[in-house]
Amino acid sequence: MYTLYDIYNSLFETYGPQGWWPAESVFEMITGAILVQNTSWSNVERALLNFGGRLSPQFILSCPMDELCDIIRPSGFYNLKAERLKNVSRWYQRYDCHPETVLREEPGRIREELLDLGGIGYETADSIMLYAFDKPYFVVDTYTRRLLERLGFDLPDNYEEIRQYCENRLPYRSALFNEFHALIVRHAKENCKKRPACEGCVLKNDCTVPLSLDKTAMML
DNA sequence: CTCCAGGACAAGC
DNA sequence: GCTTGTCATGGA
Repeated sequence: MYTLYDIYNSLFETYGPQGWWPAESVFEMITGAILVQNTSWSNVERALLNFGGRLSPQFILSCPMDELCDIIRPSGFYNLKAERLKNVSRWYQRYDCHPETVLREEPGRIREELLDLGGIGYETADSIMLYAFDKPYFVVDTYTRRLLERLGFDLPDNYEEIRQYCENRLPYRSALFNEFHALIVRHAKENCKKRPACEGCVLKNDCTVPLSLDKTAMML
Protein backbone atom coordinates (compact mmCIF):
# COMPACT_ATOMS: atom_id res chain seq x y z
CA MET A 1 0.00 0.00 0.00
CA TYR A 2 1.26 3.41 -0.92
CA THR A 3 1.33 6.39 1.38
CA LEU A 4 0.02 9.78 0.38
CA TYR A 5 3.58 10.99 0.27
CA ASP A 6 4.51 8.20 -2.16
CA ILE A 7 1.75 9.36 -4.43
CA TYR A 8 2.90 12.94 -4.20
CA ASN A 9 6.45 11.97 -5.09
CA SER A 10 5.32 9.80 -7.94
CA LEU A 11 3.18 12.56 -9.39
CA PHE A 12 5.97 15.08 -8.98
CA GLU A 13 8.45 12.82 -10.72
CA THR A 14 6.00 12.34 -13.55
CA TYR A 15 4.87 15.90 -14.11
CA GLY A 16 7.28 18.20 -12.26
CA PRO A 17 6.33 21.49 -10.60
CA GLN A 18 3.02 22.91 -11.82
CA GLY A 19 3.49 26.55 -10.89
CA TRP A 20 0.12 27.12 -9.32
CA TRP A 21 -1.81 29.37 -8.99
CA PRO A 22 -1.57 31.07 -12.39
CA ALA A 23 -2.54 34.64 -11.48
CA GLU A 24 -0.91 38.04 -11.46
CA SER A 25 -2.31 39.10 -8.13
CA VAL A 26 -3.96 37.78 -5.01
CA PHE A 27 -7.29 39.21 -6.01
CA GLU A 28 -7.10 37.73 -9.48
CA MET A 29 -6.44 34.39 -7.85
CA ILE A 30 -9.47 34.77 -5.59
CA THR A 31 -11.59 35.75 -8.57
CA GLY A 32 -10.35 32.75 -10.50
CA ALA A 33 -11.16 30.43 -7.60
CA ILE A 34 -14.79 31.53 -7.72
CA LEU A 35 -15.10 31.57 -11.48
CA VAL A 36 -13.64 28.08 -11.84
CA GLN A 37 -16.35 26.44 -9.73
CA ASN A 38 -17.56 23.51 -11.80
CA THR A 39 -16.09 25.15 -14.88
CA SER A 40 -13.13 24.51 -17.14
CA TRP A 41 -10.13 26.75 -16.63
CA SER A 42 -10.10 27.76 -20.31
CA ASN A 43 -13.50 29.36 -19.82
CA VAL A 44 -12.26 31.15 -16.72
CA GLU A 45 -9.34 32.56 -18.67
CA ARG A 46 -11.73 34.08 -21.19
CA ALA A 47 -13.69 35.69 -18.38
CA LEU A 48 -10.55 37.05 -16.72
CA LEU A 49 -9.37 38.50 -20.02
CA ASN A 50 -12.72 40.26 -20.39
CA PHE A 51 -11.85 42.41 -17.38
CA GLY A 52 -9.19 43.94 -19.59
CA GLY A 53 -6.86 44.86 -16.76
CA ARG A 54 -9.63 46.48 -14.75
CA LEU A 55 -9.98 43.63 -12.29
CA SER A 56 -10.21 44.93 -8.73
CA PRO A 57 -12.70 44.89 -5.84
CA GLN A 58 -13.49 48.53 -6.55
CA PHE A 59 -14.30 47.83 -10.17
CA ILE A 60 -16.44 44.82 -9.38
CA LEU A 61 -18.43 46.68 -6.74
CA SER A 62 -19.02 49.70 -8.96
CA CYS A 63 -19.83 47.58 -11.98
CA PRO A 64 -23.56 47.18 -12.75
CA MET A 65 -24.73 43.59 -12.50
CA ASP A 66 -25.62 43.26 -16.17
CA GLU A 67 -22.21 44.51 -17.20
CA LEU A 68 -20.40 42.28 -14.74
CA CYS A 69 -22.41 39.29 -15.94
CA ASP A 70 -21.43 40.15 -19.47
CA ILE A 71 -17.75 40.18 -18.54
CA ILE A 72 -17.76 36.84 -16.77
CA ARG A 73 -20.27 35.17 -19.08
CA PRO A 74 -17.79 32.67 -20.58
CA SER A 75 -17.21 31.11 -17.15
CA GLY A 76 -20.86 30.10 -16.83
CA PHE A 77 -23.28 30.45 -13.90
CA TYR A 78 -22.70 34.17 -14.34
CA ASN A 79 -25.63 35.39 -12.28
CA LEU A 80 -24.49 33.39 -9.27
CA LYS A 81 -20.83 34.12 -9.75
CA ALA A 82 -21.34 37.86 -10.26
CA GLU A 83 -23.00 38.01 -6.86
CA ARG A 84 -20.23 35.91 -5.35
CA LEU A 85 -17.60 38.26 -6.76
CA LYS A 86 -19.44 41.23 -5.24
CA ASN A 87 -19.50 39.44 -1.89
CA VAL A 88 -15.82 38.60 -1.87
CA SER A 89 -14.93 42.10 -3.09
CA ARG A 90 -16.80 43.63 -0.18
CA TRP A 91 -15.00 41.25 2.14
CA TYR A 92 -11.58 42.09 0.70
CA GLN A 93 -12.23 45.80 1.01
CA ARG A 94 -12.75 45.33 4.73
CA TYR A 95 -9.06 44.37 4.73
CA ASP A 96 -8.16 47.35 2.61
CA CYS A 97 -7.57 45.01 -0.33
CA HIS A 98 -4.19 44.06 1.10
CA PRO A 99 -3.12 40.45 1.64
CA GLU A 100 -0.91 41.53 4.55
CA THR A 101 -3.90 42.99 6.32
CA VAL A 102 -5.84 39.78 5.83
CA LEU A 103 -2.93 37.79 7.20
CA ARG A 104 -3.00 39.69 10.47
CA GLU A 105 -6.12 37.70 11.28
CA GLU A 106 -5.98 34.15 12.42
CA PRO A 107 -6.17 31.84 9.36
CA GLY A 108 -9.05 29.82 10.81
CA ARG A 109 -11.06 32.98 11.24
CA ILE A 110 -10.40 34.09 7.67
CA ARG A 111 -11.54 30.72 6.42
CA GLU A 112 -14.74 31.01 8.44
CA GLU A 113 -15.37 34.47 7.03
CA LEU A 114 -14.94 33.19 3.50
CA LEU A 115 -17.32 30.31 4.17
CA ASP A 116 -19.85 32.73 5.61
CA LEU A 117 -19.83 34.90 2.49
CA GLY A 118 -22.13 32.51 0.67
CA GLY A 119 -21.20 30.92 -2.61
CA ILE A 120 -17.84 29.90 -1.20
CA GLY A 121 -17.77 26.31 0.02
CA TYR A 122 -14.97 24.30 1.56
CA GLU A 123 -13.04 23.68 -1.62
CA THR A 124 -13.10 27.27 -2.81
CA ALA A 125 -12.29 28.56 0.68
CA ASP A 126 -9.32 26.23 0.99
CA SER A 127 -8.12 27.07 -2.50
CA ILE A 128 -8.08 30.71 -1.47
CA MET A 129 -6.41 29.98 1.86
CA LEU A 130 -3.74 27.88 0.21
CA TYR A 131 -3.07 29.61 -3.08
CA ALA A 132 -3.85 33.22 -2.24
CA PHE A 133 -2.70 33.35 1.37
CA ASP A 134 -0.20 30.49 1.46
CA LYS A 135 -1.83 28.80 4.46
CA PRO A 136 -1.55 25.01 4.83
CA TYR A 137 -5.04 23.81 3.96
CA PHE A 138 -5.24 20.65 1.86
CA VAL A 139 -7.71 21.23 -0.96
CA VAL A 140 -10.07 18.31 -1.50
CA ASP A 141 -11.84 18.20 -4.84
CA THR A 142 -13.61 15.47 -6.78
CA TYR A 143 -10.33 14.52 -8.48
CA THR A 144 -8.66 14.03 -5.13
CA ARG A 145 -11.42 11.78 -3.82
CA ARG A 146 -11.57 9.79 -7.04
CA LEU A 147 -7.85 9.27 -7.25
CA LEU A 148 -7.38 8.28 -3.62
CA GLU A 149 -10.41 6.02 -3.53
CA ARG A 150 -9.28 4.25 -6.67
CA LEU A 151 -5.86 3.82 -5.15
CA GLY A 152 -7.49 2.01 -2.25
CA PHE A 153 -7.64 4.68 0.43
CA ASP A 154 -10.59 4.37 2.77
CA LEU A 155 -11.52 8.02 2.95
CA PRO A 156 -13.96 9.59 5.40
CA ASP A 157 -17.19 10.82 3.85
CA ASN A 158 -17.32 14.52 4.61
CA TYR A 159 -15.02 17.22 3.37
CA GLU A 160 -13.49 18.35 6.64
CA GLU A 161 -12.59 14.83 7.67
CA ILE A 162 -10.98 14.09 4.33
CA ARG A 163 -8.99 17.30 4.55
CA GLN A 164 -7.76 16.39 8.05
CA TYR A 165 -7.04 12.86 6.90
CA CYS A 166 -4.74 14.12 4.16
CA GLU A 167 -3.16 16.88 6.20
CA ASN A 168 -2.33 14.43 8.98
CA ARG A 169 -0.54 12.11 6.57
CA LEU A 170 1.70 14.60 4.82
CA PRO A 171 4.45 17.01 5.78
CA TYR A 172 2.45 19.98 7.03
CA ARG A 173 3.68 22.55 4.57
CA SER A 174 1.65 24.82 2.35
CA ALA A 175 4.18 24.47 -0.47
CA LEU A 176 3.59 20.73 -0.52
CA PHE A 177 -0.20 21.01 -0.35
CA ASN A 178 0.02 23.57 -3.11
CA GLU A 179 2.00 21.33 -5.41
CA PHE A 180 0.07 18.19 -4.53
CA HIS A 181 -3.34 19.57 -5.44
CA ALA A 182 -2.01 21.06 -8.66
CA LEU A 183 -0.45 17.71 -9.56
CA ILE A 184 -3.69 15.85 -8.89
CA VAL A 185 -5.56 18.17 -11.22
CA ARG A 186 -2.81 17.84 -13.81
CA HIS A 187 -2.94 14.06 -13.56
CA ALA A 188 -6.70 14.04 -13.90
CA LYS A 189 -6.47 16.12 -17.06
CA GLU A 190 -3.87 13.78 -18.50
CA ASN A 191 -6.09 10.82 -17.70
CA CYS A 192 -9.53 12.16 -18.43
CA LYS A 193 -12.27 10.01 -19.96
CA LYS A 194 -11.72 11.53 -23.33
CA ARG A 195 -8.33 9.96 -23.61
CA PRO A 196 -7.69 6.26 -24.18
CA ALA A 197 -6.88 4.25 -21.08
CA CYS A 198 -3.21 3.77 -20.45
CA GLU A 199 -1.65 0.37 -20.84
CA GLY A 200 -2.31 -1.94 -17.92
CA CYS A 201 -4.92 0.35 -16.42
CA VAL A 202 -7.42 -1.46 -14.23
CA LEU A 203 -9.89 1.39 -14.14
CA LYS A 204 -12.79 1.75 -16.48
CA ASN A 205 -15.34 4.29 -17.49
CA ASP A 206 -13.79 7.16 -15.61
CA CYS A 207 -10.39 8.53 -14.82
CA THR A 208 -7.78 6.14 -16.19
CA VAL A 209 -5.47 6.44 -13.25
CA PRO A 210 -3.56 3.22 -12.76
CA LEU A 211 -4.08 1.38 -9.49
CA SER A 212 -0.42 1.02 -8.74
CA LEU A 213 2.07 3.80 -8.74
CA ASP A 214 5.21 2.10 -9.87
CA LYS A 215 7.11 3.90 -12.57
CA THR A 216 5.74 1.98 -15.51
CA ALA A 217 2.16 2.38 -14.34
CA MET A 218 2.54 6.12 -14.00
CA MET A 219 3.89 6.48 -17.51
CA LEU A 220 1.18 7.46 -19.93
C1' DC B 1 -26.44 15.11 -29.50
C1' DT B 2 -24.32 14.09 -25.10
C1' DC B 3 -21.16 14.73 -21.44
C1' DC B 4 -18.18 17.24 -18.63
C1' DA B 5 -15.51 21.04 -16.26
C1' DG B 6 -10.30 22.78 -10.51
C1' DG B 7 -18.87 23.66 -6.87
C1' DA B 8 -22.43 25.56 -3.91
C1' DC B 9 -26.91 25.55 -2.41
C1' DA B 10 -31.81 24.48 -1.82
C1' DA B 11 -35.57 21.50 -2.25
C1' DG B 12 -37.56 17.11 -1.95
C1' DC B 13 -37.98 12.70 -0.08
C1' DG C 1 -30.04 11.96 6.61
C1' DC C 2 -29.20 11.32 1.41
C1' DT C 3 -30.51 12.31 -3.59
C1' DT C 4 -31.68 15.35 -7.12
C1' DG C 5 -32.22 19.86 -9.47
C1' DT C 6 -30.41 24.36 -10.57
C1' DC C 7 -27.20 27.37 -12.26
C1' DA C 8 -24.67 28.22 -17.99
C1' DT C 9 -20.75 28.32 -21.13
C1' DG C 10 -17.56 26.15 -24.36
C1' DG C 11 -14.89 22.22 -25.82
C1' DA C 12 -14.37 17.21 -26.98
